[in-house]
Amino acid sequence: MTPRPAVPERQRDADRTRAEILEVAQREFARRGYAGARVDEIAESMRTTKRMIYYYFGSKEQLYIAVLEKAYAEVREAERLVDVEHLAPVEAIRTLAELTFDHHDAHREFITLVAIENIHRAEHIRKSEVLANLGTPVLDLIGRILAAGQARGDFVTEADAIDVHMMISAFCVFRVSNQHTFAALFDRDMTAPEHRSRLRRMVGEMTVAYLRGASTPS
Amino acid sequence: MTPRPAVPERQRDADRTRAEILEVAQREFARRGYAGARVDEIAESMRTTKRMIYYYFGSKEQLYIAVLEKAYAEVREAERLVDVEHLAPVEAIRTLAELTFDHHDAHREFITLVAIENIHRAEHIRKSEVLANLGTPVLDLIGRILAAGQARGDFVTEADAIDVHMMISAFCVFRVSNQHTFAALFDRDMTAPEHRSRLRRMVGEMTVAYLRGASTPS
DNA sequence: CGAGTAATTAACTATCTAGTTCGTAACAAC
DNA sequence: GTTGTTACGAACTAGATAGTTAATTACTCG
Repeated sequence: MTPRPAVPERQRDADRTRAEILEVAQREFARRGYAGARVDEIAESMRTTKRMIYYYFGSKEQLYIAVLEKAYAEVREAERLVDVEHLAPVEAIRTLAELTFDHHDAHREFITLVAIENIHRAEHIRKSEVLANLGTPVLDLIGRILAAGQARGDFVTEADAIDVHMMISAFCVFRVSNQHTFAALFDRDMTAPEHRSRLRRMVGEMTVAYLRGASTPS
Repeated sequence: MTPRPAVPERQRDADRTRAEILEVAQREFARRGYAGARVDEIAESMRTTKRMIYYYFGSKEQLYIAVLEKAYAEVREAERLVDVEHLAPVEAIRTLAELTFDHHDAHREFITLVAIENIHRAEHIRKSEVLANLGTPVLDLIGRILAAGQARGDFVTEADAIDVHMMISAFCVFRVSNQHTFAALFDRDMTAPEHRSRLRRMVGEMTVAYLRGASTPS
């Protein structure tokens, strides 16, 4: 039935075990928060023992930091692939906003990890050398789009790249990170399929409208 | 030196003790998260014992729910005082956005509590009857502003009140709730005084610009 | 094939933590 | 004062939890 592969499945496989721990740990941390996550629980949700977690990561905290590092690395990789340089400024910034929306929509667990990290005042991120130097290239991109748009006269509002990034992120992150309390208070699940495309268009419109400016009356 | 007051300070004062527990608990929960907060720690940070926490609140979870209820009640009270009805639609919505900004700026601990509650998928809010029926009147207000603005032709974009509220909240909440990771990545503290007034103007501009619309090119 | 190393397991421990027990002291009503 | 009730405190407990110890098994390489 199951033919033995040429290279037999190894019974002991450091890489695989390490990767599996990270995967399960990410889910557990995102589900319960840092303090709420249980090392025993992580171990039981897979085919290894708690000892392995300490063997590979040393402590609960170091495991958590490793989870953060991996999650941020994936996001960074996705950001690297964004290409809107060939578009006109208005469409470039709109597309960037919509791609950010898609990206956050597809990585909800990551958003939760970030929220957890904020509750702990980013103390773990600060402990990680990998993450501390994560100067995101998205700022350069936005900076170039803004400069081009202002040069062409498409953008009237004088905006700062970090501010614009914040505006877009706020919308996309909030929709995911605050979905539960928002639903409890307003009876609307912002992450439900029926709201998705409308909100996606909205973040693009919002950004473009803000940059076009001309919203200030005499 | 210290004259005895006509009504002497009571050595035992249920209301005062209860209130103090709630106060200290809010700080502790906001600081460490639900699971991270320690009942012993809460007790030690004040002039009463752990026994009283269980005497008045029954369990850690019920204490946490009571903290949430009090925090939401305060916010609701503040919202009740907002009066922008006498303003023209454009200025009304701008002012509402800026007041929301001020409000979130002044209640950062509340924002953290909401973030914590979202990590736990709002399970505690759902357990509270007080909070479940917190249909916020802010939606009515926004609805009236939008209708008036559209009737006068000031607002071109056809927007939904919940969506607009979400847009404003996203900006104001994100600035506070994600301040630490944002600062770690972009080296900018969004909550620092030097960014405050600029961002405050920004949320107003953004909202007005979006509603004015006319941002879609031919 | 034999020795050394990397990966893995099961059982253990010290500590921490939510929740309790039981007794007592202040207050109010009469 | 006496009595009943509300508010309070110190010490305790049962279970959970991060982290360890030490033995064992698979794999590698000469």
